Amino acid sequence: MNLFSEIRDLVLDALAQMQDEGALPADLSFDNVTVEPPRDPAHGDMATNAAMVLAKPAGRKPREIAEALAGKLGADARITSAEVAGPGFLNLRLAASVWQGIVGTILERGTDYGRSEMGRGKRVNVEYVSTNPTGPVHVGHTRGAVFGDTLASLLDYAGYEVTREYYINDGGAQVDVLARSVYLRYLEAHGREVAFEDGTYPGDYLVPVGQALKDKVGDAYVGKGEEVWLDEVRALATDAMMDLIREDLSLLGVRMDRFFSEKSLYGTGKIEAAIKDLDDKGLIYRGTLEPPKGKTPEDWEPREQTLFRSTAHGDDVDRPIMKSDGSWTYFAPDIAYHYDKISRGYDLLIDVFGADHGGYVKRMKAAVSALSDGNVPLDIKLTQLVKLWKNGEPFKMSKRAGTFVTLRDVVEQVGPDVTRFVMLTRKNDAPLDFDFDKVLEQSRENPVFYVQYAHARVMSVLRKAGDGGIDTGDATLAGADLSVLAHEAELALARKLAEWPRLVEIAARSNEPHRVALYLYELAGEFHALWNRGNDDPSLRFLQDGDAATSQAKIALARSVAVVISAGLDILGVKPAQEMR
RNA sequence: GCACCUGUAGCUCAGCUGGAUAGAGCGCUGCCCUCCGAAGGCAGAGGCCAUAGGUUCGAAUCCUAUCAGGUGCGCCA
Repeated sequence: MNLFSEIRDLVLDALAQMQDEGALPADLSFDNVTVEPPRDPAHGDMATNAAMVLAKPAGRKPREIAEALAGKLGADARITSAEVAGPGFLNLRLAASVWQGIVGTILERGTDYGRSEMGRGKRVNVEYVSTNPTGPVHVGHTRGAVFGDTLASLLDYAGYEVTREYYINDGGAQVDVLARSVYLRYLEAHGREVAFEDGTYPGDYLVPVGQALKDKVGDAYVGKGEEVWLDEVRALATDAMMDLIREDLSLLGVRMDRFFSEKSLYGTGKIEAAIKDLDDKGLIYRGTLEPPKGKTPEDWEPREQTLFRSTAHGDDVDRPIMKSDGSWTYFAPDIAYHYDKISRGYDLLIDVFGADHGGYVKRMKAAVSALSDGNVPLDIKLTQLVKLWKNGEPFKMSKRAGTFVTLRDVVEQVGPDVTRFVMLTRKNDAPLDFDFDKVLEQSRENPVFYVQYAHARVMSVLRKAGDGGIDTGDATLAGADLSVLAHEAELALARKLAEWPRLVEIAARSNEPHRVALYLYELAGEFHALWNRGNDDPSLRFLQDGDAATSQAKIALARSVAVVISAGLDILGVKPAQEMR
């Protein structure tokens, strides 16, 4: 359904014909031949670089090849002109009926119009959020949550079979700290004075957990050492925190397919099995690391450790997997976790980390490369910081000052739709400004509003048409005589709609969901532009008084814009607006 | 010191994984609503794509070096 790949196939057929006729060598590779929209619309609807790419290997001049190719393509009914331009571009113009046909296709296929077969038969695992289960989801994790969730939806739309996964870090020291914090709240529930020291978590959200513990065990643990209660309190506390986190995520519309517990890797032989796999490959050894140059820690002492030879798979230094007391470092269960993911048969793994974990990327890729013998690619996407603004100034967060901003705080103020969309208006690895005032503003400056407004306008047109007795069912609209959509402004909008399936594939290939948000903004821009033309030129309005047939064709165009916006917003996890208030 | 990310208009950022004369929003300048689709619209000015080399038909995009900012760097996850 991707018009661009259809035309590319047409170009490749023509090239193959030229091979048969001896005009091109038989052993030519066409991999680099592209068909894409030219930056300048004056150059036509599509341009192919075929002649330039093939000139050298074919030993012919680019313009010669282009001329011959133009002759062949001109025979196709869809192509109205094929002109050689510049250094050897072949600029193609497509018949208006092709663009009008796009509208019909959209109305027939609905929001599936942009679905791709690109990922057919491929399974991908997207791991995201994965915050420590020690408290509510912090605003800093919101971007990763939205990014990961949207990426998963995008890949699904592109035909992949997607698993959304959350890795619960419930195996390390921080859940012990959590347990001790809950214990303090438990003592408090029994009327004791407590002090939150040693880095314990003072947040109010643990008060009910302490109370719950009291309700469950009474005063059984009061005055007892932690060897008595730690295990139980830890389990109770992490369960409570995961409930809290799930709740927070659901506020944003984020739902996981699977939660994977780090703890489940301990005492089950899973870590040992993963390390053994590396050991069998000769990648585990005892050794001593060099201190980092230029920044030797004060207390540096050479120490012999069990190391993973990650340098054999692209890392800069080998990494320790075991502490000197014989327990695992945090890296070991991470290796085992990814070993587990690989063994579940995924064709592609994606991890979404915060940018502060950037130093972790190479070793994780090295581990996956080693464990899968280079067969399972791991793509790690880092999400940069979000800077919050309020009343025109940076909004400082501080636990001490009590301005600890959570995901919930943000969502309750601006809503899930705005939160999600805004988080995706920037590339994942670029910092993002989140301005509480601007994201709610109703102006062109605010992309959320701008896109929603476009959709609402279409809905408004449909309502008005319905009031006027015009049938606006998609099936009826698809059957309208679309050839009346002949004005350049209308065709421009149809061309933009034709880009949608291609955009989906590009975004999915590069794992960049923000492209969807940007595309929707552009599409909305084209739509509003056409709408505005209707101010000066009544013949461009969607509703034509007394002419139901023409109205239906124009409504069909508007409706197909709404369909594509809906499809795009659905990927972003945003509900389209029916009307603006 | 090393690694990764970033550097594009006055500001905030896109730039379709190498294409033609590098785009958008805001801001700036000038026009456009007694009424019909102005929670705006049209037009214009504004760029050595951090710098210097290299690869090639062709580079903001790829490679190398340099500069600037951010992040990270052995028993914290």
